Amino acid sequence: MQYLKIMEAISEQIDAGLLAAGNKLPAERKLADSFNTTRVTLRESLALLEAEGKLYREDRRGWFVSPTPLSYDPTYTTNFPQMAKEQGRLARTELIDAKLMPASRRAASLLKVPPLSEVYRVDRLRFLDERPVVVVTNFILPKYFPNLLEKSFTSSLTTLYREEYGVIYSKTRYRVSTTSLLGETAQHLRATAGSPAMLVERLNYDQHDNVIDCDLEYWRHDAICIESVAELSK
Amino acid sequence: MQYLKIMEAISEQIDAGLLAAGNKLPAERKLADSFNTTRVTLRESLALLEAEGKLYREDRRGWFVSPTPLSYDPTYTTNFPQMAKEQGRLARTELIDAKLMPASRRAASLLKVPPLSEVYRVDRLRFLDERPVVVVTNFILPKYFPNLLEKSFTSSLTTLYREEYGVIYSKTRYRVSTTSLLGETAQHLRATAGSPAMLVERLNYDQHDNVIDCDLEYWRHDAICIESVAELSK
DNA sequence: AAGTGGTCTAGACCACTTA
DNA sequence: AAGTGGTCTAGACCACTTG
Repeated sequence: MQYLKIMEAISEQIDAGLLAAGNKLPAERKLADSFNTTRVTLRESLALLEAEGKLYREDRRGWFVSPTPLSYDPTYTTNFPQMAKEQGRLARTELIDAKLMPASRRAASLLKVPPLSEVYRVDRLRFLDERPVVVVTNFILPKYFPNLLEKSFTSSLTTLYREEYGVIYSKTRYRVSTTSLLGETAQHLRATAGSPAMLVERLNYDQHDNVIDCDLEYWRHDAICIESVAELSK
Repeated sequence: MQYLKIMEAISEQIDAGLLAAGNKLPAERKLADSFNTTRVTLRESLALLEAEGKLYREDRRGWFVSPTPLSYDPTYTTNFPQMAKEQGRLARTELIDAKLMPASRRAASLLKVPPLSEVYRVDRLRFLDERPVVVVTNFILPKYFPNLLEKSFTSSLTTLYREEYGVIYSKTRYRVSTTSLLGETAQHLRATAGSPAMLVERLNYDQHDNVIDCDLEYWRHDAICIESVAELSK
């Protein structure tokens, strides 16, 4: 089990600080040579470290050492940049697309509206210290947010909801699972198709307990850990 | 990108119900033949489906179609068998080991006790419909649970805490991240070293807000999704 | 232009599971 | 005993990134 030994060797170098967060690893061919093995086997080790969240890959660019993950509390409403700031990180959001369109099957079922109902769909890409880490897609019920597309998306959606429509997030139902990145989502995150990822789905309620929107968040899985405190019911 | 096409082909067969949950896939060599490719490429497709949680692997036994994941709410105290039952699944727990020992570094830091303090360590393996899905390790502060090892571990720990010591779980701090299975943990789960996994770490408090124990749960990542509702603070 | 990562081939041997 | 999965080798070509 050569690939386990190689994995441990690289792992130790990371833990020892010889390979710092954000650093690029040497070329695969060079690494393979220095471990006296082939690229195939080396890549097995690297994939393992990717699964563990110690390394990440940028498509065609190489392998990098993962920074400390962002601690993400789904029960917090604080917007993304603020959450990052509290943890000493720099965050930035880019608008990919915002439009009115028929709800996808998944979105319709979450929002409990008939399939193909019109909803707003807002796609955004979020960066942590200039690394793209999550693609967020919101499906928003137009009923509560007339003329949403005319608004500016420079501030957070939470802020927009509150200041323009008096809607306040008050409850969220979330779901976390693991998946893999495909197609455009992968491209936005500079990931190779099939990279492991974390999917956070949220269904959000306003202060009157109405469902107002839902969102799908595809995270580079090494970039976050979900962390929260819960009072136990019963 | 042959491996993506193969992945989609298999994926469709699963969605169409041609490959039912729990079914074993044909041998890798046969699959490779039928897709006119090599085992290496085929295995790339299979690994992708594993990352997505549609397939899982049992070490040296082959590839299987994943059943529906268990919905796991960390804010619930209900014990594991009951949680499973509510979702129409059959659960079972096996005791691997229970002993008094010096706290590991990770456990000591979570429990906020000096390194190498004596704590109880209880390792258990949990099955869902006779498939091993999670290895749970509890680190328990002896202070609140004198003579714990003399008790029977046939019922749940929650029940034991309540009935024998009057200790009631009232708050939990949890953390979810992705990782990979190694060593004994992998073996218990019948997994190949390096299989993707989900790690749930919990720090538990009693009714007086004392930390009483912590636990590390290594899940077959296709076997659960974390699902919860949260009232938003502020 | 050179080098790199992404993808793929066509084998091989071994230890283990299964019939 | 046969077949299977786990692991590994030694190449190859292409498209893309980088200097």
